Amino acid sequence: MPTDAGEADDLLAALLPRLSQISTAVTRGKLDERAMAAAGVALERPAMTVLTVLHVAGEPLRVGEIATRMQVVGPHVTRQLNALEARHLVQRVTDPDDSRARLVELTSEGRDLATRYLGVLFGWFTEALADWSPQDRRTLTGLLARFADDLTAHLARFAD
Amino acid sequence: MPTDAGEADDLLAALLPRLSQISTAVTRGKLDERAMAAAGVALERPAMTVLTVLHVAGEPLRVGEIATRMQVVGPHVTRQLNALEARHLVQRVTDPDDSRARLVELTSEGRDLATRYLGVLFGWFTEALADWSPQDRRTLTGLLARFADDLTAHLARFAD
DNA sequence: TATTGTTATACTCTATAACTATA
DNA sequence: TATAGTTATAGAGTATAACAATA
Repeated sequence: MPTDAGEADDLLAALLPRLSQISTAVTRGKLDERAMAAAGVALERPAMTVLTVLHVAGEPLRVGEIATRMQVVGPHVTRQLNALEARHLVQRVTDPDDSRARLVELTSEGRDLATRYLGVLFGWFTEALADWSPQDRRTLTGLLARFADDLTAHLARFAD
Repeated sequence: MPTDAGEADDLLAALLPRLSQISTAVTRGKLDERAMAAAGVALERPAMTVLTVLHVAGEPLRVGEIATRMQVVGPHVTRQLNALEARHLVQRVTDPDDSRARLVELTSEGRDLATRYLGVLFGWFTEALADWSPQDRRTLTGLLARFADDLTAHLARFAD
């Protein structure tokens, strides 16, 4: 009997709406906007993303590398950088190893801002998980990591 | 010592990138576009979403209800419906209970199309989880459901 | 000639404002 | 006068195309 397949389907049918729910809670709840407000930041969201990428990287990155990590296209990053540099949150310097390229680095002001923003976001997730046992937290993190990897690997066949 | 807090932070720090990874794999991998192509559908993505919402609902819905479920605003849905109705994928009929409102229902063609589309998407996720034990699937689904609910509840305080 | 980045432009998605019809 | 929906318009986000500079 196809019990296993049926059960797997049911579980999957339950899984997808949950992913959608999380995505909705974050995207439509405008978490990033609210976190920016809470951190006292007035910036467009993609610009904040650039700052976040640089902060997480912990080192200066090339324009193309930022675009890759943001999964967007070069010109989009350039536009954000123009705004960010005008506000002294990042700085573009020519890459000493290749003068075609530019290295983008956070200014101290940019770093502070990113730290505040991420701190707020982080705090909210921490609070949401406050009642969880360490064991459950570990299990969720582990399974979610595996799921993310399996999904990424499986969908990689679509790469052009 | 703050061992627990530190560990929780580490786990959280691991969790957020994973959510981001999944979101990226789906959004930027253009899963919906590819699923539409695979299902032989040529439709704008928001229009496909309308079809999906109606398919999942399993019954005709009012325009406002579709907007709520899509988490968008009324006029956006109207625009999609105009296109969908012109292609005979949905049909608008006046609500017999309130002639201000209209009930939107799938045509048989619209239903077939949504079925094909969802079947493709579903198949991809199923394949990605093919190697998982039923136990792990169950655990992930359960914890993810709890996480989604806790997050939603926690962020609900932002509701205006 | 290939690559890095920039400028200019266009397209997709979604929101706000103003309006119509019915309750 | 409140509500359901529509039309018209505007804005945010990202892409494509054409170009400049360096490798």
